[in-house]
Amino acid sequence: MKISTKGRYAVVVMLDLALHDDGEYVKVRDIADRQGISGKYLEQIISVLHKAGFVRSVRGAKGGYRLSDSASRFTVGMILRQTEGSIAPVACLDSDINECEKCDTCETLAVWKDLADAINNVVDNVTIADLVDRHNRNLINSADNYVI
Amino acid sequence: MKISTKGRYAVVVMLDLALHDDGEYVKVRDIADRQGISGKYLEQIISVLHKAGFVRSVRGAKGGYRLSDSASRFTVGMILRQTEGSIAPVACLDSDINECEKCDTCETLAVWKDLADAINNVVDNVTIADLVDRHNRNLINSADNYVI
DNA sequence: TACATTTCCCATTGACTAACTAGGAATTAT
DNA sequence: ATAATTCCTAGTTAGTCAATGGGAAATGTA
Repeated sequence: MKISTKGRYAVVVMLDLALHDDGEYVKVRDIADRQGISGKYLEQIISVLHKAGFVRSVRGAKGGYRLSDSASRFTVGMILRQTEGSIAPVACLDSDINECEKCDTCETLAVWKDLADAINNVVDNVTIADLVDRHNRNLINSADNYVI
Repeated sequence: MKISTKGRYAVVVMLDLALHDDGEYVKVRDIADRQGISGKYLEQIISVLHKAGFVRSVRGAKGGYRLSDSASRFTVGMILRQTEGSIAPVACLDSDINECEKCDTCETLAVWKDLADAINNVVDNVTIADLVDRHNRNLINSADNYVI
């Protein structure tokens, strides 16, 4: 029942990009340094976010990444689903073309459905903008250097 | 974010034991046959439930397992926590002695906390007795042979 | 007592995946 | 031309999941 680093780092990346959205493009290297994460690993994760259309990029010198839209447009759920593949607690809930032949008579399935609903309800109702707001509120109390 | 078969089978085992609670001890072999799960694998899972005190056993011929208490005493959450080890979505939420030095400044942690609360709220509020009730209601509509 | 049946216990395996690491091609500002 | 950056693909390493297998200990029955 763990969220992988891939999913967590993806959220961190999106938040970092939102916090440093000042017209300049942010390079992977800087995010990696700030967050203490392997740059090469982050590259792969950002690549997923790029393919999903969540960030836009410029290559070459002075290049980097920016959010493709307002931070309020991106929910944690959207990000996790792209990077984790699926956030359903059991595979039976994943595909429409379901291969599990026991599903008709599966009496625990209802529990997993409730669980999936609860999970979705949380992650789909938190946006990156919410995380930015929380960050700014925290800044009032303690100065830090944007380390997430 | 998947619940392992270990956790899911454990719930199935507890439900099976509840449905077949007629004074006799239920043997692993029968549960395995009914549910179409490897008996040897179920042995290990039941062993965890046994050590947790959720089931009591009798060895030897005519032996087997029974629930150690009323089905209403066992929540899905209790069972998952024993078999999965932890159902927290991130490791940071697991131990009190937390090794993550970033936790103080971690601004995504609040999301994972909300997520954990939502998950706990679901699994801690469904008991095996609830699943038995649901099973019995379903029986009115369609006859089956207790296959979960 | 002998024996079949069952739980109990421990070790092993094969496939898979998570979390990186590595190398280099393509693109862009200076 | 050159340095900096994204982009792409492949490899690695350690660990985990889902079993399988063998056999000891306990228990009812012939």
